[in-house]
Amino acid sequence: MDKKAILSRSPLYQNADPQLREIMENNALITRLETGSYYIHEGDTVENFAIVGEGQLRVFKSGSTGREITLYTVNPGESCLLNIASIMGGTPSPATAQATITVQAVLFPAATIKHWVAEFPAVRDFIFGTLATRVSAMMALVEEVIFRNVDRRLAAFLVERAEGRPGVLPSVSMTHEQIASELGSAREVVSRLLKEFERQGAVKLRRGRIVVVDSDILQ
Amino acid sequence: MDKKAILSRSPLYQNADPQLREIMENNALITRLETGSYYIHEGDTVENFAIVGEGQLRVFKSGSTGREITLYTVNPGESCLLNIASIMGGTPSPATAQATITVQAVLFPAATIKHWVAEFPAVRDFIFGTLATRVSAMMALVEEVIFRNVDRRLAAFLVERAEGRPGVLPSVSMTHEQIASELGSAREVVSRLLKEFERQGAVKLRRGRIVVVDSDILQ
DNA sequence: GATTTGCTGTGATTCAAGTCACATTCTATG
DNA sequence: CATAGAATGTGACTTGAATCACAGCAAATC
Repeated sequence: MDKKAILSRSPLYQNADPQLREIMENNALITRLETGSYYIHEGDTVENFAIVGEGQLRVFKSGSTGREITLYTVNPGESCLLNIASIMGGTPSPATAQATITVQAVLFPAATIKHWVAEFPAVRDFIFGTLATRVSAMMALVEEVIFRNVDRRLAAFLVERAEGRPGVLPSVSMTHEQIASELGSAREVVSRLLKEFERQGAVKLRRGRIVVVDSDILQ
Repeated sequence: MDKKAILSRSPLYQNADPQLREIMENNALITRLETGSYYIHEGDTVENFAIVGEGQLRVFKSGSTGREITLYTVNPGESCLLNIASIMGGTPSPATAQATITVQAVLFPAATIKHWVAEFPAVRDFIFGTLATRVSAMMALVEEVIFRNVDRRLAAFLVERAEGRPGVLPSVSMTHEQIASELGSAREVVSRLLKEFERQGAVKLRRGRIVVVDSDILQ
């Protein structure tokens, strides 16, 4: 993928006027992150703003015992603003970002983006919107974690993440381990609950994949 | 307190140039919220931007069983941007805000603020900064809730919230019930842990107040 | 096809914390 | 001072989940 192809996936670029588009093209640094490699570690202050064109970034926190919880994921067309938060708040990055699928992205230096925020309404609106959405999502996550049991969170997760083509049952292609990291729980817990869901006829378990048979049972 | 007194407490106003200051003064709607009354309910779309001059707002989520968890508090000089998040994201308010101490504040209509964000760099920077800080704080909260036990969270809470004049031991003036709501736990749990802290000599318990004797023990 | 590596299934155990149910203080207010 | 209403103290019980410890299985690799 070249710069333009990556940029084209972002609503920011899509809504930009020709002038801004050109400027973005001229300032974009293309980059590639292999699966498993890190974009930023918690505590770092990497000063880039990334727009993901392909692949997936997972933003998460790690606990002392090695357990992890995913805060959110960044998909094609979206952008990762960990560093924006970090720059504006004058604090180090509050979390870690890692590629779960090899990522192709463009980067803009923090200073550049900061400048654009002042100059271009489109950039401003975009970053505002993204920040605001994240704030809401984080609040919802806190609520989930405090008030909902793991089984409900797991069920909701499966319904939300299941993907399938027409005619094929939707499924989630992840290992139990990965799902546990997503929810901030332990693998054994997830395995047991999934088995229980299977007994109830809600899902079918395959290696590295959970097929959602009846999303109503999952509620 | 009059408009100007309230505005003067906010960094936004402090950093504003004379022109912006005047505009802010002209557009501010003064308001008062008695202790216990609500500024906004979860799900509402009240379209105001508030700057608190006096008192305190508590922003929280409620669970089905009546338990609550405080997401953050808004103190004098700070502003409540629940609605900003709500407006930019096109979603209803993700949480409830209630006055814990009678609040004096100024309000600006959402449309006005939105307009200012485009026009005045100072407004932009301020809201950006606040949003960014909140995102980080919410992430930290998720981490706490997932990975730390209630006893550690309680200890950290006491250290952070204890206030005292020189020569007097710092203390937190809240009931166990209120603290439980703050942490998203249950009153009995908090009472028991506090008693345990007292046995260890870290705190002294008074009615409606916890005196921090040794913050080192609390770590 | 044999082997190694990574996933998954499950029992047993432990533990933090939520819940229920009262008893026991305080202390503000009449 | 009396007392009602809040706030606090605690025992008993229950439960969701984390942890430990393996055993069985699938699939990729040699």
